[in-house]
Amino acid sequence: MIKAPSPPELRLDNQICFAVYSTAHAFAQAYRPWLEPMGLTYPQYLVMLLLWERDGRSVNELAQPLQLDSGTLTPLLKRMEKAGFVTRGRDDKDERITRIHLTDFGQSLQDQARRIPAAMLCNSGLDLNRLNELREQVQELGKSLRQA
Amino acid sequence: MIKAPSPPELRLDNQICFAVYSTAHAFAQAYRPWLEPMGLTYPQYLVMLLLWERDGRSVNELAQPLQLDSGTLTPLLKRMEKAGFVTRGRDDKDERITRIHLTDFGQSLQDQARRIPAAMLCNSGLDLNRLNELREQVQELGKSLRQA
DNA sequence: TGACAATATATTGTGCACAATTAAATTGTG
DNA sequence: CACAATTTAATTGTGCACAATATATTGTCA
Repeated sequence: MIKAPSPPELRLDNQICFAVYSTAHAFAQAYRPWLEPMGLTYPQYLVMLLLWERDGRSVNELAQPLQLDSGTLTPLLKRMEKAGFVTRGRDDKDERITRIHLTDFGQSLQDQARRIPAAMLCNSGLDLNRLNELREQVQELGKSLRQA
Repeated sequence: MIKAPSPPELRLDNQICFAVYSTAHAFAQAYRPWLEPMGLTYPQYLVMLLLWERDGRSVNELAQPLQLDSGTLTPLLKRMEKAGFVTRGRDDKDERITRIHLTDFGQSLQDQARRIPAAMLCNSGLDLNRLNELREQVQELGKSLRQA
Protein backbone atom coordinates (compact mmCIF):
# COMPACT_ATOMS: atom_id res chain seq x y z
CA MET A 1 0.00 0.00 0.00
CA ILE A 2 1.42 3.27 -1.22
CA LYS A 3 1.20 6.34 0.99
CA ALA A 4 0.69 9.72 -0.69
CA PRO A 5 3.46 12.24 0.03
CA SER A 6 2.67 14.86 2.65
CA PRO A 7 1.30 18.02 1.02
CA PRO A 8 3.71 21.00 1.11
CA GLU A 9 1.34 23.20 3.09
CA LEU A 10 1.61 20.68 5.96
CA ARG A 11 5.41 20.62 6.01
CA LEU A 12 6.76 21.88 9.33
CA ASP A 13 9.20 24.27 7.65
CA ASN A 14 6.37 26.00 5.80
CA GLN A 15 4.39 26.78 8.93
CA ILE A 16 4.68 30.36 10.15
CA CYS A 17 3.15 29.20 13.44
CA PHE A 18 6.17 27.00 13.98
CA ALA A 19 8.61 29.73 12.97
CA VAL A 20 7.05 31.95 15.64
CA TYR A 21 6.85 29.15 18.22
CA SER A 22 10.46 28.18 17.70
CA THR A 23 11.76 31.76 17.67
CA ALA A 24 9.91 32.49 20.90
CA HIS A 25 11.85 29.66 22.54
CA ALA A 26 15.08 30.90 20.99
CA PHE A 27 14.44 34.32 22.55
CA ALA A 28 13.91 32.81 25.99
CA GLN A 29 17.23 31.02 25.63
CA ALA A 30 18.97 34.15 24.39
CA TYR A 31 17.76 36.13 27.40
CA ARG A 32 18.85 33.48 29.86
CA PRO A 33 22.49 34.60 30.24
CA TRP A 34 21.30 38.08 31.21
CA LEU A 35 18.34 37.09 33.34
CA GLU A 36 19.75 34.16 35.27
CA PRO A 37 22.38 36.29 37.06
CA MET A 38 19.51 38.53 38.23
CA GLY A 39 17.49 35.50 39.35
CA LEU A 40 14.68 36.22 36.88
CA THR A 41 12.96 33.90 34.43
CA TYR A 42 11.85 35.29 31.09
CA PRO A 43 8.13 35.63 31.98
CA GLN A 44 9.13 37.22 35.28
CA TYR A 45 11.24 39.71 33.32
CA LEU A 46 8.16 40.68 31.31
CA VAL A 47 6.36 41.42 34.59
CA MET A 48 9.31 43.54 35.72
CA LEU A 49 9.17 45.56 32.48
CA LEU A 50 5.56 46.47 33.27
CA LEU A 51 6.28 47.31 36.90
CA TRP A 52 9.28 49.47 35.98
CA GLU A 53 6.93 51.38 33.67
CA ARG A 54 4.30 51.74 36.37
CA ASP A 55 4.48 50.28 39.85
CA GLY A 56 1.58 49.09 42.01
CA ARG A 57 -0.38 47.40 39.25
CA SER A 58 -3.19 44.98 39.97
CA VAL A 59 -3.00 41.39 38.77
CA ASN A 60 -5.38 42.34 35.97
CA GLU A 61 -3.23 45.29 34.95
CA LEU A 62 -0.41 42.81 34.45
CA ALA A 63 -2.57 40.10 32.92
CA GLN A 64 -4.09 42.26 30.21
CA PRO A 65 -0.93 43.53 28.47
CA LEU A 66 0.76 40.15 28.88
CA GLN A 67 -2.31 38.24 27.68
CA LEU A 68 -2.03 35.89 30.64
CA ASP A 69 -4.59 34.90 33.25
CA SER A 70 -4.51 34.65 37.02
CA GLY A 71 -3.86 30.92 36.81
CA THR A 72 -0.46 31.74 35.35
CA LEU A 73 0.24 35.01 37.14
CA THR A 74 -0.75 34.21 40.70
CA PRO A 75 1.85 31.48 41.24
CA LEU A 76 4.43 33.40 39.19
CA LEU A 77 3.95 36.49 41.37
CA LYS A 78 4.17 34.38 44.50
CA ARG A 79 7.55 33.10 43.34
CA MET A 80 8.65 36.66 42.60
CA GLU A 81 7.52 37.70 46.07
CA LYS A 82 9.42 34.83 47.65
CA ALA A 83 12.53 35.85 45.66
CA GLY A 84 12.24 39.43 46.94
CA PHE A 85 11.42 41.25 43.68
CA VAL A 86 7.90 42.37 44.60
CA THR A 87 5.35 42.56 47.39
CA ARG A 88 1.74 41.40 47.07
CA GLY A 89 -1.04 43.05 49.03
CA ARG A 90 -4.73 43.84 48.80
CA ASP A 91 -5.90 47.27 47.66
CA ASP A 92 -7.04 49.52 50.54
CA LYS A 93 -10.26 50.62 48.86
CA ASP A 94 -11.20 47.37 47.12
CA GLU A 95 -10.21 44.18 48.82
CA ARG A 96 -10.79 42.12 45.66
CA ILE A 97 -7.73 43.67 44.05
CA THR A 98 -4.21 42.38 44.69
CA ARG A 99 -1.62 45.10 44.09
CA ILE A 100 1.94 44.28 43.10
CA HIS A 101 4.70 46.64 44.22
CA LEU A 102 8.40 46.53 43.43
CA THR A 103 10.76 46.15 46.34
CA ASP A 104 13.83 48.39 46.44
CA PHE A 105 15.77 45.40 45.19
CA GLY A 106 13.33 44.87 42.35
CA GLN A 107 13.50 48.54 41.39
CA SER A 108 17.29 48.49 41.51
CA LEU A 109 17.50 45.74 38.88
CA GLN A 110 16.36 48.17 36.20
CA ASP A 111 19.91 49.49 35.91
CA GLN A 112 21.21 46.06 34.93
CA ALA A 113 18.27 45.49 32.62
CA ARG A 114 19.01 48.63 30.61
CA ARG A 115 21.97 46.89 29.01
CA ILE A 116 19.89 43.99 27.68
CA PRO A 117 18.11 45.56 24.66
CA ALA A 118 21.35 46.54 22.93
CA ALA A 119 22.73 43.06 23.47
CA MET A 120 19.61 41.44 22.03
CA LEU A 121 19.68 43.79 19.05
CA CYS A 122 23.16 42.49 18.37
CA ASN A 123 22.06 38.87 18.76
CA SER A 124 19.22 39.41 16.30
CA GLY A 125 21.57 40.08 13.40
CA LEU A 126 19.32 42.94 12.23
CA ASP A 127 19.52 46.70 12.49
CA LEU A 128 17.11 48.61 14.68
CA ASN A 129 14.88 49.76 11.84
CA ARG A 130 14.39 46.32 10.33
CA LEU A 131 13.81 44.85 13.78
CA ASN A 132 11.14 47.46 14.52
CA GLU A 133 9.43 46.79 11.20
CA LEU A 134 9.47 43.08 11.90
CA ARG A 135 8.13 43.66 15.40
CA GLU A 136 5.20 45.66 14.07
CA GLN A 137 4.35 42.97 11.53
CA VAL A 138 4.47 40.26 14.20
CA GLN A 139 2.34 42.39 16.52
CA GLU A 140 -0.22 42.84 13.76
CA LEU A 141 -0.26 39.13 13.07
CA GLY A 142 -0.89 38.39 16.74
CA LYS A 143 -3.68 40.93 16.78
CA SER A 144 -5.35 39.39 13.73
CA LEU A 145 -5.15 35.91 15.22
CA ARG A 146 -6.69 37.00 18.50
CA GLN A 147 -9.69 38.66 16.92
CA ALA A 148 -10.25 35.93 14.33
CA MET B 1 12.07 60.69 46.07
CA ILE B 2 11.48 61.00 42.33
CA LYS B 3 11.69 57.94 40.18
CA ALA B 4 13.09 58.34 36.65
CA PRO B 5 10.67 57.28 33.88
CA SER B 6 11.28 53.87 32.39
CA PRO B 7 13.46 54.15 29.26
CA PRO B 8 11.59 53.48 25.99
CA GLU B 9 13.80 50.54 25.02
CA LEU B 10 12.52 48.71 28.12
CA ARG B 11 8.83 49.29 27.36
CA LEU B 12 7.01 46.01 26.83
CA ASP B 13 5.41 47.18 23.60
CA ASN B 14 8.81 47.89 22.08
CA GLN B 15 10.15 44.40 22.71
CA ILE B 16 10.18 42.16 19.66
CA CYS B 17 10.76 39.23 21.99
CA PHE B 18 7.37 39.91 23.54
CA ALA B 19 5.68 40.35 20.17
CA VAL B 20 6.96 36.91 19.21
CA TYR B 21 6.13 35.36 22.60
CA SER B 22 2.63 36.74 22.57
CA THR B 23 1.94 35.83 18.93
CA ALA B 24 3.14 32.28 19.59
CA HIS B 25 0.45 31.97 22.26
CA ALA B 26 -2.12 33.53 19.94
CA PHE B 27 -1.29 30.87 17.36
CA ALA B 28 -1.78 28.07 19.86
CA GLN B 29 -5.19 29.52 20.70
CA ALA B 30 -6.09 29.94 17.04
CA TYR B 31 -5.28 26.29 16.33
CA ARG B 32 -7.28 25.02 19.27
CA PRO B 33 -10.70 24.90 17.53
CA TRP B 34 -9.21 22.66 14.83
CA LEU B 35 -6.97 20.52 17.02
CA GLU B 36 -9.22 19.92 20.00
CA PRO B 37 -11.81 17.96 17.96
CA MET B 38 -8.95 15.71 16.83
CA GLY B 39 -7.72 15.31 20.42
CA LEU B 40 -4.36 16.94 19.65
CA THR B 41 -2.55 19.69 21.49
CA TYR B 42 -0.52 22.18 19.47
CA PRO B 43 2.92 20.64 20.23
CA GLN B 44 1.48 17.21 19.47
CA TYR B 45 0.27 18.56 16.12
CA LEU B 46 3.84 19.63 15.32
CA VAL B 47 4.97 16.05 15.96
CA MET B 48 2.22 14.78 13.67
CA LEU B 49 3.38 17.12 10.88
CA LEU B 50 6.82 15.51 11.06
CA LEU B 51 5.46 11.97 11.16
CA TRP B 52 3.13 12.61 8.23
CA GLU B 53 6.18 13.76 6.30
CA ARG B 54 8.18 10.73 7.31
CA ASP B 55 7.04 7.97 9.65
CA GLY B 56 9.14 5.87 11.98
CA ARG B 57 11.37 8.68 13.20
CA SER B 58 13.54 8.34 16.27
CA VAL B 59 13.04 10.66 19.23
CA ASN B 60 16.10 12.58 18.06
CA GLU B 61 14.72 12.92 14.54
CA LEU B 62 11.73 14.64 16.10
CA ALA B 63 13.73 16.59 18.65
CA GLN B 64 16.12 18.19 16.18
CA PRO B 65 13.66 19.91 13.83
CA LEU B 66 11.42 20.88 16.73
CA GLN B 67 14.32 22.13 18.83
CA LEU B 68 13.05 20.18 21.80
CA ASP B 69 14.77 17.67 24.06
CA SER B 70 13.84 14.24 25.35
CA GLY B 71 12.67 15.76 28.62
CA THR B 72 9.85 17.38 26.69
CA LEU B 73 9.29 14.78 24.00
CA THR B 74 9.32 11.55 26.00
CA PRO B 75 6.27 12.37 28.13
CA LEU B 76 4.55 14.06 25.18
CA LEU B 77 5.02 10.95 23.02
CA LYS B 78 3.78 8.74 25.84
CA ARG B 79 0.60 10.81 25.98
CA MET B 80 0.28 10.51 22.19
CA GLU B 81 0.75 6.76 22.48
CA LYS B 82 -1.88 6.53 25.19
CA ALA B 83 -4.27 8.54 23.00
CA GLY B 84 -3.70 6.13 20.11
CA PHE B 85 -1.92 8.45 17.64
CA VAL B 86 1.44 6.66 17.63
CA THR B 87 3.30 3.59 18.81
CA ARG B 88 6.67 3.68 20.59
CA GLY B 89 9.16 0.86 20.23
CA ARG B 90 12.89 0.22 20.25
CA ASP B 91 14.81 -0.02 16.99
CA ASP B 92 15.62 -3.62 15.97
CA LYS B 93 19.26 -2.92 15.20
CA ASP B 94 20.03 -0.39 17.95
CA GLU B 95 18.16 -0.79 21.20
CA ARG B 96 19.09 2.73 22.31
CA ILE B 97 16.77 4.24 19.72
CA THR B 98 13.05 4.64 20.30
CA ARG B 99 11.13 4.72 17.02
CA ILE B 100 7.79 6.48 16.72
CA HIS B 101 5.27 5.12 14.23
CA LEU B 102 1.87 6.48 13.29
CA THR B 103 -1.11 4.25 13.98
CA ASP B 104 -3.72 3.94 11.25
CA PHE B 105 -5.80 6.37 13.26
CA GLY B 106 -2.89 8.83 13.47
CA GLN B 107 -2.28 8.53 9.73
CA SER B 108 -5.94 9.05 8.99
CA LEU B 109 -6.03 12.42 10.74
CA GLN B 110 -3.95 13.95 7.97
CA ASP B 111 -7.09 14.36 5.87
CA GLN B 112 -8.68 16.58 8.50
CA ALA B 113 -5.43 18.46 9.01
CA ARG B 114 -5.21 19.42 5.34
CA ARG B 115 -7.97 21.95 5.84
CA ILE B 116 -6.15 23.80 8.61
CA PRO B 117 -3.51 25.82 6.69
CA ALA B 118 -6.11 27.63 4.57
CA ALA B 119 -8.10 28.48 7.68
CA MET B 120 -5.04 29.86 9.44
CA LEU B 121 -4.08 31.87 6.39
CA CYS B 122 -7.50 33.48 6.63
CA ASN B 123 -7.10 34.13 10.36
CA SER B 124 -3.74 35.80 9.78
CA GLY B 125 -5.25 38.66 7.81
CA LEU B 126 -2.39 38.47 5.29
CA ASP B 127 -2.04 37.05 1.81
CA LEU B 128 0.11 33.99 1.21
CA ASN B 129 3.06 35.93 -0.21
CA ARG B 130 3.31 38.35 2.68
CA LEU B 131 2.89 35.53 5.17
CA ASN B 132 5.71 33.58 3.52
CA GLU B 133 7.97 36.61 3.58
CA LEU B 134 7.20 37.16 7.23
CA ARG B 135 7.82 33.49 7.98
CA GLU B 136 11.25 33.63 6.39
CA GLN B 137 12.19 36.72 8.35
CA VAL B 138 11.06 35.14 11.62
CA GLN B 139 12.94 31.94 10.77
CA GLU B 140 16.09 33.98 10.10
CA LEU B 141 15.69 35.80 13.39
CA GLY B 142 15.38 32.52 15.27
CA LYS B 143 18.47 31.20 13.52
CA SER B 144 20.48 34.30 14.45
CA LEU B 145 19.42 34.07 18.08
CA ARG B 146 20.34 30.41 18.35
CA GLN B 147 23.85 30.88 16.98
CA ALA B 148 24.52 34.10 18.90
C1' DT C 1 38.53 -8.89 25.29
C1' DG C 2 37.65 -5.59 28.61
C1' DA C 3 37.68 -0.91 30.19
C1' DC C 4 35.76 3.24 28.67
C1' DA C 5 34.02 6.98 25.92
C1' DA C 6 30.09 8.16 23.09
C1' DT C 7 25.27 7.90 22.01
C1' DA C 8 20.16 7.78 22.81
C1' DT C 9 16.57 8.03 25.69
C1' DA C 10 14.37 8.45 30.14
C1' DT C 11 13.81 10.59 34.75
C1' DT C 12 13.52 14.35 38.20
C1' DG C 13 12.52 18.84 39.63
C1' DT C 14 11.11 23.58 38.69
C1' DG C 15 8.47 26.87 36.30
C1' DC C 16 5.20 28.43 32.87
C1' DA C 17 0.34 28.27 30.38
C1' DC C 18 -4.46 27.72 30.31
C1' DA C 19 -9.32 25.75 31.00
C1' DA C 20 -12.56 25.26 34.48
C1' DT C 21 -14.01 26.10 38.90
C1' DT C 22 -14.33 28.40 43.35
C1' DA C 23 -14.51 32.15 46.60
C1' DA C 24 -14.75 36.65 48.21
C1' DA C 25 -15.73 41.51 47.73
C1' DT C 26 -18.25 45.02 45.46
C1' DT C 27 -21.91 47.06 42.68
C1' DG C 28 -26.42 47.63 40.95
C1' DT C 29 -31.41 47.29 41.48
C1' DG C 30 -35.87 46.98 43.22
C1' DC D 1 -31.83 47.38 52.81
C1' DA D 2 -31.79 42.68 50.51
C1' DC D 3 -29.81 40.18 47.17
C1' DA D 4 -28.62 38.93 42.52
C1' DA D 5 -25.08 40.07 39.18
C1' DT D 6 -20.47 41.38 38.41
C1' DT D 7 -15.71 41.79 39.26
C1' DT D 8 -11.20 40.13 40.87
C1' DA D 9 -8.09 36.60 42.34
C1' DA D 10 -7.00 32.18 43.70
C1' DT D 11 -7.28 27.17 43.10
C1' DT D 12 -7.18 22.66 40.63
C1' DG D 13 -5.75 19.72 37.09
C1' DT D 14 -3.37 18.80 32.71
C1' DG D 15 0.25 19.52 29.57
C1' DC D 16 4.44 21.72 27.84
C1' DA D 17 9.64 23.27 28.36
C1' DC D 18 14.14 22.71 29.97
C1' DA D 19 18.32 21.96 33.09
C1' DA D 20 20.53 18.35 35.31
C1' DT D 21 21.09 13.78 36.01
C1' DA D 22 20.64 8.77 35.35
C1' DT D 23 20.51 4.48 32.65
C1' DA D 24 21.33 1.49 29.08
C1' DT D 25 23.32 0.31 24.68
C1' DT D 26 26.88 0.67 21.26
C1' DG D 27 31.45 1.64 19.44
C1' DT D 28 36.50 1.72 20.09
C1' DC D 29 40.96 0.79 21.05
C1' DA D 30 44.63 -0.66 23.82
